[in-house]
Amino acid sequence: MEQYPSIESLSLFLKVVEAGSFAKVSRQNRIPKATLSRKITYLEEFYGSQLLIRNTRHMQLTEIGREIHNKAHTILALINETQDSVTKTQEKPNGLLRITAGVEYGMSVVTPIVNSFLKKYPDVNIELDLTGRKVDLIYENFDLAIRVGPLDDSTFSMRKISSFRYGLFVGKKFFNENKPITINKLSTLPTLGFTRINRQKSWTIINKLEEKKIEIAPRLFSNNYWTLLSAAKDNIGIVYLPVFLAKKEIENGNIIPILSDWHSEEIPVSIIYPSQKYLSSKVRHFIDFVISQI
Amino acid sequence: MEQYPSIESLSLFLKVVEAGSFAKVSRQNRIPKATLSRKITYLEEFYGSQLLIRNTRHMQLTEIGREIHNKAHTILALINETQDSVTKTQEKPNGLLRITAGVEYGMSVVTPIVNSFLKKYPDVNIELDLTGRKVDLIYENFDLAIRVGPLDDSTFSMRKISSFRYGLFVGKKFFNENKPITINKLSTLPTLGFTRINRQKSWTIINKLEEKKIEIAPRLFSNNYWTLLSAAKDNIGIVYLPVFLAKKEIENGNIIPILSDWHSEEIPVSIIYPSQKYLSSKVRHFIDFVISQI
DNA sequence: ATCCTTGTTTTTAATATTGAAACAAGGTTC
DNA sequence: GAACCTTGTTTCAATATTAAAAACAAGGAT
Repeated sequence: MEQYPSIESLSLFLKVVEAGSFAKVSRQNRIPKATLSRKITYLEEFYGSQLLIRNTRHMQLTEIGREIHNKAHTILALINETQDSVTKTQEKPNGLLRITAGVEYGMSVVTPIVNSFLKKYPDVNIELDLTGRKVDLIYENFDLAIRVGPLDDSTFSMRKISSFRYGLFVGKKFFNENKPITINKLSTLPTLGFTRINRQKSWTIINKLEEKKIEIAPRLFSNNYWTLLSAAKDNIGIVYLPVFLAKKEIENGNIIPILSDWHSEEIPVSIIYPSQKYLSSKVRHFIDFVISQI
Repeated sequence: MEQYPSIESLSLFLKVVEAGSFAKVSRQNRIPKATLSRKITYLEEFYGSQLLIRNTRHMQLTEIGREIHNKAHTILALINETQDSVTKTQEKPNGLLRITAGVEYGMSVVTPIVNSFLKKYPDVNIELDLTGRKVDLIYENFDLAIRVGPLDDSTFSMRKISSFRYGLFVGKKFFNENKPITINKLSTLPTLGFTRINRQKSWTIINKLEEKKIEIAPRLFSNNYWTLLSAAKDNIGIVYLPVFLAKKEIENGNIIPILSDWHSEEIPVSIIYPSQKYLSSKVRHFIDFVISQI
């Protein structure tokens, strides 16, 4: 026994009921009446119940038939909606895509993706706005935002695209002069601190088993991570920052990760975009592109 | 190219997305992973667009995939609803079915149907209330009402089951003594008049082409159609009443239809029942039974 | 009684679907 | 970094489903 009725048979049932005749539907849609008859019979067998009381001259819905007719209507409408939105999406993306993101994540991660996207879709242009402040998507007319950290408002559609952690890093010389660096030794070594609103007084780090709060008294405070990274590179102290920021310098060998078992919580990265019934092709393609790249 | 996606493939897509893995769904549902893979691929081909970015280890929905996942969820829920309501209906009808109807239609038409229904469904008992007054279905706890004439309120589900007309009738002797009876001669002959709220002063009758208002001065007024029918049978005058009331007497030969081109407007007959998500089996079967009998 | 139109059933050929097994590809382990 | 494990895809032969044409049946109308 089949588990589901076929949508085709539901659609034909709808047509027959609306036309009030098999022959009429047969003629109008170039479907052999034999096929129609069989399909409706299958549907009745599937439901184990007559849907249409019919003879050569008249037809009447049964109560069940009536309900299924109603439901079929809604189901078909939904099916068509999916098709519509797919069609809409398949339009070639074009136009200006306005994106906003945080400075750090934007520079390190978004920029290279944007470049690839521009190459892949020659008809889309991008305006990328990297800023620390919180942006009003609608008011400032952005198509989408890439945001780091947990999200609050929910009048928008949002989609997690990635996540990252903070890690501990030092310069090459620092690494050699202080090794081995252990978790207990950490608070005795010089550090570099970030200033968001207040100055960082401690780092909360975790490993697989436990959480530790490390008190710090930084040699340098800055509200700019690259400044801190630069200081670390110059062997001034230990820095604690998002891994993606240090990636390039690690590859160069200028910066060395330490205590790599220890890190921050996972920090989610999401794309946010105004929710609309039909999302524009450029936005959709950008989201898919980001997901496929990450 | 197929016109619709199969519901089965939508369902499998749902399962795969929710499980986050083909293999998991394959194991849990005893579906060969080959089948799963093919079905999802078909779905993607159907929509002409990738739904699931996947490799051996990870999977991610595309934006389209995400939308289709949402819609598929709703569609499947609807499909299940149809199945539920069919199942519910297929329960063997039983219990007390309370019906109210007008006196004339009730006695002439409903009664024989009720009898057949009782024979067909031995586990259903019926309470039939025939009354001229307008009944409050909910308050008086009726399962359904059979009403004649156009309907006003719409807090109920209603369904047209039939229609009838008024016709002109006379007794045998009257027929022979006055023939031929023509439309123009009509107002000169003795008549019988119905009293609903006011006394009938005229009959409005139509044929295929025109409408005529016949002024009448009845020999007898009554608010009971059987009284009038009886008087007609006794050759006192012409009566104008619903055809179904005269049916038996016509078959006996006691009453003869005259001017059969002329009749009233079509008067609809409907079943009315409180709208519920799941209509009880006894009500459903009764409605279907009435429809099949009429 | 005959004819016309409608819905159903049968038949046969074409088409689609199925699961097993071989295959390919990421990731992990030692 | 080589061997292994798990996962998703493809291939292939057997099986099942589907479709249209034609014969059939049945209700109304002439």
